[in-house]
Amino acid sequence: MDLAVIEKAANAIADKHRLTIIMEVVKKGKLICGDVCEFTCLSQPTVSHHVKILVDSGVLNSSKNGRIVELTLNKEMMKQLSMFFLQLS
Amino acid sequence: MDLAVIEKAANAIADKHRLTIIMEVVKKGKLICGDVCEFTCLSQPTVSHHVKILVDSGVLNSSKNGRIVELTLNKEMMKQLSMFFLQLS
DNA sequence: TTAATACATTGAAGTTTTTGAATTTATTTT
DNA sequence: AAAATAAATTCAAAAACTTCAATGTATTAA
Repeated sequence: MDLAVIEKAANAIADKHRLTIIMEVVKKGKLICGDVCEFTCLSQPTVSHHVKILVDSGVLNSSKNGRIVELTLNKEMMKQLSMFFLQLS
Repeated sequence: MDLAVIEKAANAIADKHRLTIIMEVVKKGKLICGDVCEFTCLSQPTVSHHVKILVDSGVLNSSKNGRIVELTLNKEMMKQLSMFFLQLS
């Protein structure tokens, strides 16, 4: 269990807006970047910034279809996080 | 599952030094505040600041014996975190 | 009761993060 | 090819975080 991975994932999760994005991805199954602007009331560059952090940390997966970026949850990372905290409990 | 709790705990964990403190508590079972200065190479006020974040977030428990503060892991919080990520995976 | 010890608080400097306007890049539509 | 669309990048301002010296508080030891 790499602590740097945990730290980076925790950092990605440790933000109100990013947690909102995560939960919306969970709720909808997948999400288009542009939709995030609406339900977060954040500008497009700000959303792009937060999405980058979420994807770089491995919390979300992204795939580009033409000019549209689709976001999904990285369940493998969720499993890793769950296991990490389970070991500590 | 309160998202504010998750956010605060994630924030506490999302720091190199604080993660080091957590892992040392896990390793030793319990830890005295003063010891943290040594293995983190941080000043006493800085350690006090980080410990406060860890305790306020519910990641660590603290109990005062005289003038010594003892830190232990809040396993209940670890369980909550584990469950949260398990639900998402 | 004076000195020493363990930790908390204050305040200030430096660093990082968040934010969005303006712009750029890439792709699709007309 | 020109216009429109989706997202990334750049840049600068504001907010938040980290850090520690100095100081304060509470407790124990001498």
